[in-house]
Amino acid sequence: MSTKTTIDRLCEHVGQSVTLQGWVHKTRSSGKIAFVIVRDGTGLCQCVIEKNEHTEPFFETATHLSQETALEIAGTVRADERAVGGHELDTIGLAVIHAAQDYPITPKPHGIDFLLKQRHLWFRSERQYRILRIRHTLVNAIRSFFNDNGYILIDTPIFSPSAGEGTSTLFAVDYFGEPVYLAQTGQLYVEAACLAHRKVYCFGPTFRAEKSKTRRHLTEFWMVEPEIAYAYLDDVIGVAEDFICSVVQRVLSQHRADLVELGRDLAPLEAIRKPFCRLTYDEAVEILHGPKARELLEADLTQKNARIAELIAQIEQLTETQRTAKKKWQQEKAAQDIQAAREERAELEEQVANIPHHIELAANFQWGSDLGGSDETIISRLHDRPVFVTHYPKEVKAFYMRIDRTNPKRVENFDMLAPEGFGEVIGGSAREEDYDRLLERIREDGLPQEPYEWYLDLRRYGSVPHGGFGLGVERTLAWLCSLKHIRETIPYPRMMGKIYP
RNA sequence: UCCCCGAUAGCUCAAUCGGUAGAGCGAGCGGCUGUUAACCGCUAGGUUGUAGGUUCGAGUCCUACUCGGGGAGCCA
Repeated sequence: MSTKTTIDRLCEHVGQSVTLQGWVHKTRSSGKIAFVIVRDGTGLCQCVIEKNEHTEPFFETATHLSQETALEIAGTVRADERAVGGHELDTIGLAVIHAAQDYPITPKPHGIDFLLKQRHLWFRSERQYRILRIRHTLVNAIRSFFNDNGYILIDTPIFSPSAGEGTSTLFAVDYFGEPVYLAQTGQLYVEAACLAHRKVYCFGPTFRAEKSKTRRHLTEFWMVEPEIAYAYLDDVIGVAEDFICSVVQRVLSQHRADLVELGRDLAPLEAIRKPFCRLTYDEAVEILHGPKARELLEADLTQKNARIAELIAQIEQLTETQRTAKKKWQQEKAAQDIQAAREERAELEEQVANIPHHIELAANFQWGSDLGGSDETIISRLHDRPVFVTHYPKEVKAFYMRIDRTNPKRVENFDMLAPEGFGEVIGGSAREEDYDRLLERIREDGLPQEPYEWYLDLRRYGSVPHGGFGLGVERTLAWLCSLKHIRETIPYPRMMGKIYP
């Protein structure tokens, strides 16, 4: 029996015979030679089986291995540039552990609805494998940043007796006959803890019952929320800045190849460094009303329309090619190209249809309302680094945010917009530390005082300026990997109307 | 909750003016000495989302519903 090893360690065994335990990822055969690409959870390895080196039945078995069949395969390790990963196995023998039949996810494209129903199998696909490994690194980087900088982990409850910021967006649960809610933030709890430990953070799932069906929303997602005592708005923003730089560096240093394989342009990530851009809400509104926002979207419109025209011409030409091509494979190639062009065109047309609406939303933006998704996209695309937007009108923000003492219509909050149009990934603020002001805000929002007595206690006993923020893990990962949709960033996405598997 | 788009083979998609539902992938069989979504030939595979309507005739037109995608609002 040869040494058992894993694909990531093949370089240590060149010239030796080893055994891999894995699954059949793909196969190809050509009469006298067969290639079995084996996946073992650490990488991919091409196993070569030459007919004249084996018995007829063995070769027969090897050429009929079906996708995702579990197997042990033994062979001699050889370095070869033609193989994925740089090493291949000159196969000596193999044992089928479980023969898989009719694996649903084929090497051809699939629709998102189908893939989400196959999420439990989709993990095995190369792209999903990479994304979830980057997620692992991101989560680790987040934990390391706080652990290495003196923050204490405080786990906050998932059952909440009261609504954090209003009841409309929460999931109600029956708790021994009492209605309680799934937590939409751990913030209030972590505020209490920062007065004990100075610097704390919580990291867990949060739940929002918003009926949003967009590429940026999940009903269950992971959020990390640091909270710091004796901190003002600028201190908290500074932490957010260091934090983002730290996790971006970590992901970049450990996953260059993965990011490139995912089609991520590394340059914008490499450009992430302090200081980030800072805008007040008023300045952001000015940008939206100004010529730059309009010019950006109009340029977008022209560019996209030009591309659509290009695609239409291309489709026509391809249709002609398809009709006149003599070889069958040429016709099929043309058919595939047509399909790809049609898809791109459909997506662009949808975007183009939305642009006038986005122009209008920006131009008619009312001072006092919250920035919309398209507005955030505009602001973030007009800057090449993350942007902090600060000092929103208090009416659109939560009761616990600190009133700006120099301008009481504003609160000392900030949102961080990721670059390249990815939009909000962080929301944070200084917290109102003054008892009377806080109570007034609770009353203004029409909230009952009784459930917040414990929270008010924090302002009765040794209240200090403090603040923190929340970062959405999935949105951050979508930005880092440059993914169109957030649903690929979490193992089991929970969305409106989707809860399988 | 509102607006736009869609639903055809296990999967991804075609089907011109309303006129006999077709490809590729996957599956099965055969061929090919190094393939990278390999390639080539053959075989099997269909209640066109559901319920009505218009018509000599509906995948195609109309109405309602169901499910999905994108966007708005809301948000991380």
